[in-house]
Amino acid sequence: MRLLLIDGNSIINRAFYGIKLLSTKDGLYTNGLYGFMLILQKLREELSPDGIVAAFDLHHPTFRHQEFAEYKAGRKGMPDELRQQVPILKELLDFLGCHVVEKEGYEADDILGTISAAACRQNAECVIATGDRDTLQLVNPCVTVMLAATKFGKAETIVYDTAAIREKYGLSPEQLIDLKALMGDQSDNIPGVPGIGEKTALDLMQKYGSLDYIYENLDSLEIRDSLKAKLRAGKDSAYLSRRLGTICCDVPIELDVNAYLQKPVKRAELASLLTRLEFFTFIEKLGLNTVSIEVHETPVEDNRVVRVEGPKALPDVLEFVNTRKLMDIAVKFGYRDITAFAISFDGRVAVFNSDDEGFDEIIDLICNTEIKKRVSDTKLLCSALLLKGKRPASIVFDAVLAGYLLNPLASDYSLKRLAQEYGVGIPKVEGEDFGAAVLSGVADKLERELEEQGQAWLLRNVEIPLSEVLAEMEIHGFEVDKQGIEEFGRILDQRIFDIQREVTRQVGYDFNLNSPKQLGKALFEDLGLPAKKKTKTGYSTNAEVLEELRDAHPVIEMLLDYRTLTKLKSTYCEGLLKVIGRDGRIHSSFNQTETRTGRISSAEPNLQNIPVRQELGREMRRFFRAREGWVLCDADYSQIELRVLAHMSGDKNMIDAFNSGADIHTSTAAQVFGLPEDMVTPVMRSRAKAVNFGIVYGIGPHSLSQDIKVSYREAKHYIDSYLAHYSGIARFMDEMIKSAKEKGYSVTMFGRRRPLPEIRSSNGTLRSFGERVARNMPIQGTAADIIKIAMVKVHRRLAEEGMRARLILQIHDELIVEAPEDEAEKAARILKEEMESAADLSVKLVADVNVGKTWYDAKG
DNA sequence: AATCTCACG
DNA sequence: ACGTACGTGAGATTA
Repeated sequence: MRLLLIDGNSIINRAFYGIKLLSTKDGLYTNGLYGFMLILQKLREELSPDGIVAAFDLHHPTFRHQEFAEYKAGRKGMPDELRQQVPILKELLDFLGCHVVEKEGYEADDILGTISAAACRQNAECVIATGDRDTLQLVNPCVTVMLAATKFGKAETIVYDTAAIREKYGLSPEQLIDLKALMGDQSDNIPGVPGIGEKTALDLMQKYGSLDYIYENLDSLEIRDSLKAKLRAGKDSAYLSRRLGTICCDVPIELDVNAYLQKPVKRAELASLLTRLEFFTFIEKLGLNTVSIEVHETPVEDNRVVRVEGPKALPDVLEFVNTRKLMDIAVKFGYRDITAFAISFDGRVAVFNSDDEGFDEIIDLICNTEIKKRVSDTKLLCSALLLKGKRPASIVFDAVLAGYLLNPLASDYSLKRLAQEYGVGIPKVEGEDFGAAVLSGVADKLERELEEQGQAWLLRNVEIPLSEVLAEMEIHGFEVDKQGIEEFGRILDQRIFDIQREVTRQVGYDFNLNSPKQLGKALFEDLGLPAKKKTKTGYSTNAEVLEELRDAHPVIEMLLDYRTLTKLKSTYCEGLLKVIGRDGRIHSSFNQTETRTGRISSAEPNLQNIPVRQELGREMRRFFRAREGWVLCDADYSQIELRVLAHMSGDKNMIDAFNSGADIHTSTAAQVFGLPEDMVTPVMRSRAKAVNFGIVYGIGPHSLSQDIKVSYREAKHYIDSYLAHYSGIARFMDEMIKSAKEKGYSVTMFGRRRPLPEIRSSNGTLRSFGERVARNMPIQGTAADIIKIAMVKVHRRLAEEGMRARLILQIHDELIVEAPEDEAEKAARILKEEMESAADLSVKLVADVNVGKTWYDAKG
């Protein structure tokens, strides 16, 4: 028989600090609980105990021992974010069939000590899980301790039995009590003997064996007189420390081990709690998916879905669809093809495989009727249909996009997950296809939520139509000059090789320049250069650090060049060459549910970070070109984020600045420095520009001073003076923080939300991060909304005008259209018109368009 | 898998 | 005393 004893306070503490702050939709923190569950799962698998006991500290307001009260007072209380998780943990453990034991006036380890001692007497084996080293004193032949430790920032468990303790300390477990009585413990406020540290204490214990022996024979011990004097003076403190450090093993609690055997799991309660905590992976791991969850839309009994097959299927579907004008469609995909549709209607599901009768009729319904369709991944559906030369019509709901709008912080928008998260009953389906059956429930629920949150418009008019645009962009791709890239790579290679050789010569030995570790050693140890900054694993060698060392040694300049060249070579030459399709074009994936602000992202490859800022890198853009006989039209918004800021804040000064048509950074410089615009110098303009950018990011004086390399004081002065002149912006920023704090989320002009649990944190660093995000998200997010709207408008116009020109890329504030030469002028005009009219702001939206054969040429 | 570095808006 | 700008994706090294 084996019991697992857990120090609940200690383990949830470890879990809390080891896992980044998590919270549920309604702001309940869960990271400690989550970590605890992970640890518990692991322990269970490793040990398969017959029973689990979790002990918790419980102090009575009046302590029995005065000394105990004093000692307790020195400890820091737990933060609120953790405190609120403890009662839930106890509930959770109870549902899991574990025993929660606590006793007034005792700490968790007293309970563990008492139970483990009792268990030993009854010949049961105990494993104690804790993060507290003190517990090691409880080890004996039938008790082992699994100590959760952090080594180099990583979680680690060390198993201690008697032999392991002997090996580490050269002492028996009981002797550890005396050891601590001598050396004390800062964190526990145990004084020990003043002047005696770990080294001396260990030495004394190994030589003499016990505190009693030391004090009984103090005069005859062979130690220095000064040490004897310290011991003599600290005698009372030592014995007090021993009392404090001894775990109590006679707490008045249940002592029969059989009482601690595993209880039955309370499945329903457990499932409901785990749902509330949004711990969906655990629900699955514990096999709880099948039980009814409290928040059912419909009772489980009514949740059976009948599968319709055979010749009746199509007529049944048609009848429903034509009367209700609504069609819920789940799509099954093969490699890039649709292999089946499942239509949910009236509590029934009909499945049409690609070779079934009715499959083509379904496609016809999807593409050629006004029937409203609710689906789950519009972009994927569009891609598959576009390859057949078709496109869907009248999609009114998309579960993935709805899930993203409701919570852009999530990472999984599968139907299964959405059903769990939003408490939609999971229907029982006879066949394998449950997608369609869940879709109807999820759609009903999420449509309502979006409506309540004012995000329905975004879904219908922005995200869903955008999905189709993105699908087309992915299929269309961007032609590249393969030979050109290869040749460029060879030139880079030559230069990289030369630098490598020269650096080896200068440093005196060969090493891997790509390894920050080896480079750090070479620069800061072997060359003796001053190390400015450190990362958590060693010296920092980033460009900022190297830049400061530029004059200190000739290799620095070479290293900076090396970094630039290898980045171009590996990420851009090799990386891009790898993904050129058989059609000579690069087909990036545009992710619509990735970012927390509403931007889209580009991956495999990322075409949103092709070099432009430095000339050599910019050359890469010559390899991105229009196909034969076509050109690229590149349009980018001028200062869209600052214009959005001007509009949203309503700041009169900034609105006037934009409407006067002046250069905004010059105008800002004039405001901040109190000069007429024609007296603003280039340095002043560039500083004003940095402040303008910084304001959008929720800047502080420290980071601004780093960025533009001025003193902290000066940076602070710039910001203060900026906010004084643009007082509307100052008010706006305060309002954004206040509102995010109240509501728990930030919101854009168009209603897009980002939950911000951080902003209510008691952790200062985390909270200020939340505040910066609260200032930034409404601006970045609104700009993202606007360009998405523009994309839909541009796409629509090009189609309406019957043009062959197509959007092929978006880079946050920039759109690229590939157009036949004879359409170029018109495409450029459409781009400008649609982008500038995408939103109605109190400042003009301006888009600058350029046309060229390559991206390099088309980028003004 | 995590870390460091660096490309973009 | 610490850490200090928002949002991404990718490659190389290291553990």
